[in-house]
Amino acid sequence: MDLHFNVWFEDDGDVVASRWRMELLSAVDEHGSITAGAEAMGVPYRVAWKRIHEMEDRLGEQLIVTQAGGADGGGARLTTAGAVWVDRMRAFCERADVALNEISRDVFGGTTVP
Amino acid sequence: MDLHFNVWFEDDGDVVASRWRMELLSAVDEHGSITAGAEAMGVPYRVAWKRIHEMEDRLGEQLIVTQAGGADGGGARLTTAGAVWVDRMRAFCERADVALNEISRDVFGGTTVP
DNA sequence: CCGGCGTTATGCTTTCTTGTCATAACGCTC
DNA sequence: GAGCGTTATGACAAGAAAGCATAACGCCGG
Repeated sequence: MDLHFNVWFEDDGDVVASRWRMELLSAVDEHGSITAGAEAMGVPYRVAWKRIHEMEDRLGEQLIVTQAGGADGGGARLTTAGAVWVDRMRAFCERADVALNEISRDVFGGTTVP
Repeated sequence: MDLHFNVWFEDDGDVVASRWRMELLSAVDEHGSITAGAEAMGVPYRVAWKRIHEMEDRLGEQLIVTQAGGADGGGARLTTAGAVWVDRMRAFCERADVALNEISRDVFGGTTVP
Protein backbone atom coordinates (compact mmCIF):
# COMPACT_ATOMS: atom_id res chain seq x y z
CA MET A 1 0.00 0.00 0.00
CA ASP A 2 1.51 3.29 -1.10
CA LEU A 3 1.14 6.78 0.25
CA HIS A 4 0.36 9.43 -2.35
CA PHE A 5 -0.35 13.09 -2.08
CA ASN A 6 -1.32 16.00 -4.22
CA VAL A 7 -1.05 19.69 -3.56
CA TRP A 8 -2.85 22.38 -5.47
CA PHE A 9 -3.92 25.99 -5.46
CA GLU A 10 -7.53 26.93 -5.89
CA ASP A 11 -9.02 30.24 -6.83
CA ASP A 12 -12.74 30.34 -6.08
CA GLY A 13 -13.05 26.57 -6.44
CA ASP A 14 -11.07 26.37 -9.67
CA VAL A 15 -7.77 24.55 -9.68
CA VAL A 16 -5.10 26.98 -10.79
CA ALA A 17 -1.93 24.99 -10.24
CA SER A 18 -1.23 21.49 -9.06
CA ARG A 19 1.58 19.09 -8.75
CA TRP A 20 0.63 17.14 -11.85
CA ARG A 21 0.07 20.26 -13.94
CA MET A 22 3.48 21.59 -13.05
CA GLU A 23 5.08 18.29 -14.01
CA LEU A 24 3.26 18.58 -17.31
CA LEU A 25 4.56 22.10 -17.91
CA SER A 26 8.01 20.92 -17.01
CA ALA A 27 7.77 17.98 -19.43
CA VAL A 28 6.58 20.27 -22.22
CA ASP A 29 9.53 22.58 -21.74
CA GLU A 30 11.99 19.75 -21.39
CA HIS A 31 10.87 18.01 -24.58
CA GLY A 32 10.30 21.23 -26.49
CA SER A 33 6.70 20.57 -27.53
CA ILE A 34 3.27 19.94 -26.10
CA THR A 35 3.04 16.74 -28.14
CA ALA A 36 6.22 15.22 -26.72
CA GLY A 37 5.54 16.51 -23.20
CA ALA A 38 2.05 15.04 -23.19
CA GLU A 39 3.35 11.70 -24.37
CA ALA A 40 5.98 11.71 -21.65
CA MET A 41 3.24 12.30 -19.09
CA GLY A 42 1.08 9.57 -20.60
CA VAL A 43 -1.84 11.77 -21.56
CA PRO A 44 -3.20 12.63 -25.02
CA TYR A 45 -2.25 15.96 -26.56
CA ARG A 46 -5.80 17.24 -26.26
CA VAL A 47 -5.84 16.82 -22.51
CA ALA A 48 -2.46 18.48 -22.00
CA TRP A 49 -3.52 21.41 -24.16
CA LYS A 50 -6.77 21.82 -22.25
CA ARG A 51 -5.09 21.77 -18.85
CA ILE A 52 -2.47 24.29 -19.83
CA HIS A 53 -4.96 26.72 -21.32
CA GLU A 54 -7.17 26.28 -18.27
CA MET A 55 -4.28 27.33 -16.08
CA GLU A 56 -3.42 30.31 -18.27
CA ASP A 57 -7.05 31.44 -18.29
CA ARG A 58 -7.38 31.18 -14.55
CA LEU A 59 -4.02 32.69 -13.75
CA GLY A 60 -4.48 35.40 -16.33
CA GLU A 61 -0.93 35.05 -17.57
CA GLN A 62 0.80 33.17 -20.32
CA LEU A 63 2.77 30.13 -19.17
CA ILE A 64 4.07 28.83 -22.49
CA VAL A 65 4.89 30.29 -25.88
CA THR A 66 3.94 28.10 -28.80
CA GLN A 67 4.78 28.06 -32.47
CA ALA A 68 2.91 26.14 -35.16
CA GLY A 69 5.05 25.46 -38.22
CA GLY A 70 8.66 26.26 -38.85
CA ALA A 71 11.87 24.38 -39.47
CA ASP A 72 11.20 21.71 -36.88
CA GLY A 73 7.45 21.84 -37.21
CA GLY A 74 7.04 24.07 -34.22
CA GLY A 75 7.04 23.58 -30.48
CA ALA A 76 6.45 25.13 -27.10
CA ARG A 77 8.58 26.66 -24.35
CA LEU A 78 7.92 28.02 -20.90
CA THR A 79 7.62 31.75 -20.46
CA THR A 80 9.49 33.35 -17.57
CA ALA A 81 6.29 33.34 -15.54
CA GLY A 82 5.78 29.66 -16.34
CA ALA A 83 9.32 28.80 -15.31
CA VAL A 84 8.84 30.58 -11.99
CA TRP A 85 5.73 28.56 -11.24
CA VAL A 86 7.43 25.31 -12.16
CA ASP A 87 10.48 26.04 -10.05
CA ARG A 88 8.48 27.00 -7.00
CA MET A 89 6.11 24.08 -7.23
CA ARG A 90 9.01 21.70 -7.67
CA ALA A 91 10.70 23.07 -4.57
CA PHE A 92 7.41 22.89 -2.69
CA CYS A 93 6.70 19.31 -3.72
CA GLU A 94 10.18 18.08 -2.91
CA ARG A 95 9.99 19.43 0.60
CA ALA A 96 6.38 18.30 1.01
CA ASP A 97 7.37 14.79 -0.03
CA VAL A 98 10.02 14.61 2.67
CA ALA A 99 7.76 16.07 5.33
CA LEU A 100 4.76 13.86 4.55
CA ASN A 101 6.81 10.70 4.45
CA GLU A 102 8.24 11.54 7.83
CA ILE A 103 4.78 12.17 9.27
CA SER A 104 3.57 8.95 7.69
CA ARG A 105 6.32 6.93 9.35
CA ASP A 106 5.45 8.63 12.58
CA VAL A 107 1.71 8.08 12.44
CA PHE A 108 1.43 4.77 10.65
CA GLY A 109 4.62 3.13 11.83
CA GLY A 110 6.36 1.50 8.89
CA THR A 111 6.37 2.39 5.23
CA THR A 112 3.24 0.30 4.71
CA VAL A 113 0.04 0.51 6.63
CA PRO A 114 -1.94 -2.08 8.59
CA MET B 1 -5.73 31.76 -3.74
CA ASP B 2 -5.83 28.87 -1.29
CA LEU B 3 -3.51 25.97 -0.74
CA HIS B 4 -5.21 22.58 -0.64
CA PHE B 5 -3.91 19.07 -0.31
CA ASN B 6 -5.09 15.52 -0.33
CA VAL B 7 -3.42 12.41 0.94
CA TRP B 8 -4.43 8.91 0.07
CA PHE B 9 -3.35 5.31 0.10
CA GLU B 10 -3.38 3.22 -3.03
CA ASP B 11 -3.32 -0.50 -3.37
CA ASP B 12 -2.48 -1.53 -6.92
CA GLY B 13 -3.87 1.72 -8.33
CA ASP B 14 -7.08 1.61 -6.30
CA VAL B 15 -7.70 4.28 -3.72
CA VAL B 16 -8.16 2.58 -0.39
CA ALA B 17 -8.28 5.54 1.98
CA SER B 18 -8.17 9.26 1.49
CA ARG B 19 -8.63 12.40 3.44
CA TRP B 20 -12.13 13.01 2.11
CA ARG B 21 -13.24 9.43 2.66
CA MET B 22 -12.09 9.55 6.26
CA GLU B 23 -14.00 12.77 6.83
CA LEU B 24 -17.03 10.99 5.41
CA LEU B 25 -16.63 8.05 7.77
CA SER B 26 -16.20 10.48 10.63
CA ALA B 27 -19.35 12.38 9.67
CA VAL B 28 -21.33 9.14 9.45
CA ASP B 29 -20.24 8.13 12.93
CA GLU B 30 -20.79 11.57 14.36
CA HIS B 31 -24.32 11.88 13.00
CA GLY B 32 -25.20 8.25 13.61
CA SER B 33 -26.33 7.41 10.08
CA ILE B 34 -25.09 7.28 6.51
CA THR B 35 -27.96 9.52 5.46
CA ALA B 36 -27.10 12.31 7.87
CA GLY B 37 -23.35 11.93 7.37
CA ALA B 38 -23.69 12.16 3.61
CA GLU B 39 -25.83 15.25 3.88
CA ALA B 40 -23.28 16.85 6.19
CA MET B 41 -20.60 16.16 3.60
CA GLY B 42 -22.78 17.53 0.79
CA VAL B 43 -23.00 14.33 -1.22
CA PRO B 44 -26.02 12.15 -1.98
CA TYR B 45 -26.54 9.00 0.05
CA ARG B 46 -25.83 6.84 -2.97
CA VAL B 47 -22.34 8.24 -3.38
CA ALA B 48 -21.45 7.96 0.28
CA TRP B 49 -22.63 4.37 0.35
CA LYS B 50 -20.60 3.50 -2.74
CA ARG B 51 -17.40 5.03 -1.41
CA ILE B 52 -17.67 3.32 1.93
CA HIS B 53 -18.33 -0.09 0.43
CA GLU B 54 -15.52 0.47 -2.03
CA MET B 55 -13.16 1.05 0.88
CA GLU B 56 -14.41 -1.99 2.75
CA ASP B 57 -14.02 -4.16 -0.33
CA ARG B 58 -10.50 -2.98 -1.00
CA LEU B 59 -9.36 -3.08 2.59
CA GLY B 60 -11.04 -6.42 3.16
CA GLU B 61 -12.41 -5.32 6.51
CA GLN B 62 -15.62 -3.83 7.78
CA LEU B 63 -15.44 -0.13 8.63
CA ILE B 64 -19.01 0.52 9.74
CA VAL B 65 -21.83 -1.50 11.23
CA THR B 66 -25.26 -0.65 9.89
CA GLN B 67 -28.77 -1.38 11.03
CA ALA B 68 -31.90 -1.05 8.93
CA GLY B 69 -35.02 -0.64 11.02
CA GLY B 70 -35.45 -0.33 14.76
CA ALA B 71 -36.70 2.22 17.22
CA ASP B 72 -34.98 5.16 15.53
CA GLY B 73 -35.21 3.71 12.05
CA GLY B 74 -31.67 2.44 12.08
CA GLY B 75 -28.25 3.94 11.58
CA ALA B 76 -24.55 3.32 11.23
CA ARG B 77 -21.52 3.41 13.50
CA LEU B 78 -17.80 2.92 13.00
CA THR B 79 -16.29 -0.43 13.82
CA THR B 80 -13.11 -0.49 15.87
CA ALA B 81 -11.11 -0.90 12.67
CA GLY B 82 -12.93 2.05 11.12
CA ALA B 83 -12.27 4.22 14.15
CA VAL B 84 -8.56 3.39 14.01
CA TRP B 85 -8.36 4.46 10.38
CA VAL B 86 -10.21 7.70 11.08
CA ASP B 87 -8.05 8.55 14.07
CA ARG B 88 -4.81 7.90 12.26
CA MET B 89 -5.82 9.80 9.15
CA ARG B 90 -6.97 12.71 11.26
CA ALA B 91 -3.67 12.82 13.10
CA PHE B 92 -1.83 12.56 9.81
CA CYS B 93 -3.81 15.33 8.17
CA GLU B 94 -3.50 17.70 11.10
CA ARG B 95 0.25 17.41 11.12
CA ALA B 96 0.41 17.50 7.32
CA ASP B 97 -1.60 20.70 7.33
CA VAL B 98 0.84 22.41 9.65
CA ALA B 99 3.89 21.17 7.75
CA LEU B 100 2.57 22.07 4.30
CA ASN B 101 1.52 25.54 5.34
CA GLU B 102 4.95 26.17 6.75
CA ILE B 103 6.61 24.99 3.55
CA SER B 104 4.20 27.11 1.55
CA ARG B 105 5.10 30.25 3.49
CA ASP B 106 8.72 29.37 2.99
CA VAL B 107 8.54 28.75 -0.74
CA PHE B 108 5.89 31.19 -1.84
CA GLY B 109 6.50 33.96 0.64
CA GLY B 110 3.17 35.16 2.00
CA THR B 111 -0.08 33.33 2.54
CA THR B 112 -1.11 34.06 -1.01
CA VAL B 113 0.86 33.40 -4.13
CA PRO B 114 2.08 35.69 -6.92
C1' DC C 1 -51.75 -7.80 14.29
C1' DC C 2 -50.76 -4.36 11.08
C1' DG C 3 -49.72 0.03 8.86
C1' DG C 4 -46.31 3.90 9.60
C1' DC C 5 -41.78 5.69 10.20
C1' DG C 6 -36.75 6.41 9.20
C1' DT C 7 -33.16 3.87 7.91
C1' DT C 8 -30.16 0.67 4.83
C1' DA C 9 -29.57 -1.39 0.31
C1' DT C 10 -29.71 -1.46 -4.67
C1' DG C 11 -31.29 -1.00 -9.52
C1' DC C 12 -32.14 2.20 -13.32
C1' DT C 13 -31.94 6.46 -15.88
C1' DT C 14 -30.19 11.02 -16.79
C1' DT C 15 -26.61 14.39 -16.68
C1' DC C 16 -22.03 16.04 -16.79
C1' DT C 17 -17.28 15.68 -16.94
C1' DT C 18 -13.37 13.63 -19.13
C1' DG C 19 -11.00 11.24 -22.71
C1' DT C 20 -10.68 10.14 -27.72
C1' DC C 21 -10.82 10.84 -32.70
C1' DA C 22 -10.69 13.76 -36.66
C1' DT C 23 -9.34 17.81 -39.07
C1' DA C 24 -7.74 22.51 -40.20
C1' DA C 25 -3.91 25.74 -40.15
C1' DC C 26 0.82 27.10 -39.59
C1' DG C 27 5.57 27.88 -41.35
C1' DC C 28 9.72 26.09 -42.80
C1' DT C 29 12.36 22.89 -46.13
C1' DC C 30 13.12 20.62 -50.31
C1' DG D 1 3.95 23.97 -54.11
C1' DA D 2 3.94 19.24 -51.68
C1' DG D 3 5.50 17.32 -47.31
C1' DC D 4 6.70 17.35 -42.44
C1' DG D 5 5.68 17.94 -37.46
C1' DT D 6 3.56 20.93 -34.80
C1' DT D 7 -0.38 23.85 -32.67
C1' DA D 8 -5.29 24.56 -32.37
C1' DT D 9 -10.13 23.20 -32.10
C1' DG D 10 -14.54 20.96 -33.15
C1' DA D 11 -17.29 16.83 -32.65
C1' DC D 12 -18.13 12.50 -30.54
C1' DA D 13 -17.76 8.54 -27.11
C1' DA D 14 -16.97 6.60 -22.68
C1' DG D 15 -17.12 6.82 -18.01
C1' DA D 16 -18.32 8.73 -13.59
C1' DA D 17 -21.45 11.13 -10.81
C1' DA D 18 -26.06 12.56 -9.63
C1' DG D 19 -30.83 11.85 -9.14
C1' DC D 20 -35.02 8.96 -8.87
C1' DA D 21 -37.46 4.91 -7.52
C1' DT D 22 -38.21 0.90 -4.76
C1' DA D 23 -37.66 -3.07 -1.63
C1' DA D 24 -36.62 -4.57 2.99
C1' DC D 25 -35.71 -4.02 7.80
C1' DG D 26 -37.28 -3.62 12.72
C1' DC D 27 -39.65 -1.18 16.21
C1' DC D 28 -43.66 1.49 17.48
C1' DG D 29 -48.45 2.95 18.42
C1' DG D 30 -52.86 2.03 17.50
